[in-house]
Amino acid sequence: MQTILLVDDEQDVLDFLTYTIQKEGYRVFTAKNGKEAVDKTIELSPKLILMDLMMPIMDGIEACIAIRNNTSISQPIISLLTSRSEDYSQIAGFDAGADDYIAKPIRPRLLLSKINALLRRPASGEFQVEQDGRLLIDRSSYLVRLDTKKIELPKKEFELLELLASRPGKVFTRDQIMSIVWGNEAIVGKRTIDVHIRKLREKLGNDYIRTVKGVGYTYNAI
Amino acid sequence: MQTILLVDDEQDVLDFLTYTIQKEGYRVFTAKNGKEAVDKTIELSPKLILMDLMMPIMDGIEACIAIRNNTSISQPIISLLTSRSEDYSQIAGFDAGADDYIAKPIRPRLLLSKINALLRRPASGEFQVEQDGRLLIDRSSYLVRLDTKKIELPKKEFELLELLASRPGKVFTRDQIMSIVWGNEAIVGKRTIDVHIRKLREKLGNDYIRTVKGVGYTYNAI
DNA sequence: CTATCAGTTAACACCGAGTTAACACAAGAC
DNA sequence: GTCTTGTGTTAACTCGGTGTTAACTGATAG
Repeated sequence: MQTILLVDDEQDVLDFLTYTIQKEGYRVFTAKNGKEAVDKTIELSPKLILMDLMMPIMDGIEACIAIRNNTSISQPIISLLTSRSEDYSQIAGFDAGADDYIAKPIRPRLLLSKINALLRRPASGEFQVEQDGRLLIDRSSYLVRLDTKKIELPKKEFELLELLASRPGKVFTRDQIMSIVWGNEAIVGKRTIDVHIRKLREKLGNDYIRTVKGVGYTYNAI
Repeated sequence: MQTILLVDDEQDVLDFLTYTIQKEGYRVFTAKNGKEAVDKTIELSPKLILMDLMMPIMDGIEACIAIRNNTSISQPIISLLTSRSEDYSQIAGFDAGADDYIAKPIRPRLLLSKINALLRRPASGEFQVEQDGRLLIDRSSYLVRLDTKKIELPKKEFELLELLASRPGKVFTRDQIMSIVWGNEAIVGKRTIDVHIRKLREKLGNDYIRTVKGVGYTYNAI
């Protein structure tokens, strides 16, 4: 059973979220401001923190920084709750070391799925990295390192590489690639995937992506 | 009549999909969360599971893992449904052993064609590797290894070998081979199968595929 | 002996993938 | 604001391999 810490200054919100999340089978604790949040984090070592941005005494950003700077704490996943308008502060949130943000008002189902997704990914504020052989993929910064050379990839190219590299050796069909990277709605020409593959090969070298004719593409762990 | 298990926590979605898929002539069962999905999979042995990613109690990924880890279940084909908008938890899906991934929203007709395509293939395999003697067939990477030598086969040749090797010793008639590998619609000449068999024998050696005159071909486990 | 079924070979049509250039469009710079 | 840059996509063309056919050869059973 995983521990989640909820932080918000409104009791109503806390009650509602506690009810929703407990029903899913998590252990829930609460705090009413940033200061309390830091204390309870030290005390309880939660796996995940859902924290409002605007709070008295110490706001979400400050608490986030405080937690990230305290190396003796086992680092939780931190997700900030923001109201839709204040998108400006989201950026500050990531700078402070937050992993994710969730816009309020929150729909329970969406919240739960986000929580499940967040808890599935490896803890700590650091990003998920995929490495094999000489290629290193950094999801959080859209960066790829080949040996020691940094490569910046545009979004689509990155997503394509990310997909292929997620299961080295597995062949993804064009259909699968299309629905995952582009989605079903998007209607794009048949050559679009090829062109993106080509750009990747241009930047990475030809050895990484193998074509399986009539089937699809696969990432080659060298 | 093939059995399909639908898993989603929204009744609306279940109703709609059930209607759509039943009309096409499949037997449809439903479940409302991952836990139920696992139970019903054990109970009903569906050929295919279409499962939402985000669900209360047990989400699609967990259910997928649970099903794959239970070796006593006859392994179904698993396809995950999720809205493409955000998170790349889709990748976790492939790691969990899902065979395919279908992005929502999806048009009924497209869904049906995907279902038909999935059901045409022999049941799952992500991890399923066929080995006997010195020959190893890897469905997920479309690769065949003979001893340690990698052999890349074109699509049709691979599918033909895959079919024969799926039931070593069983004799497949020409008609069966034709309808499974080529599909019922395709009308091809009588020598086509022979030629493909020949190419396989050329690449693998003559010992693996045995001709049963007047009947068909069989794969010889040496 | 002959009809039938399978093996073999070469030739070939076509489709799928590679490649390149050009374009629309958005984001960012100034 | 305008200009620049870069991304994502399309279009047109090339290329090669795959899948198929045809025609011939070989094997086997009745």
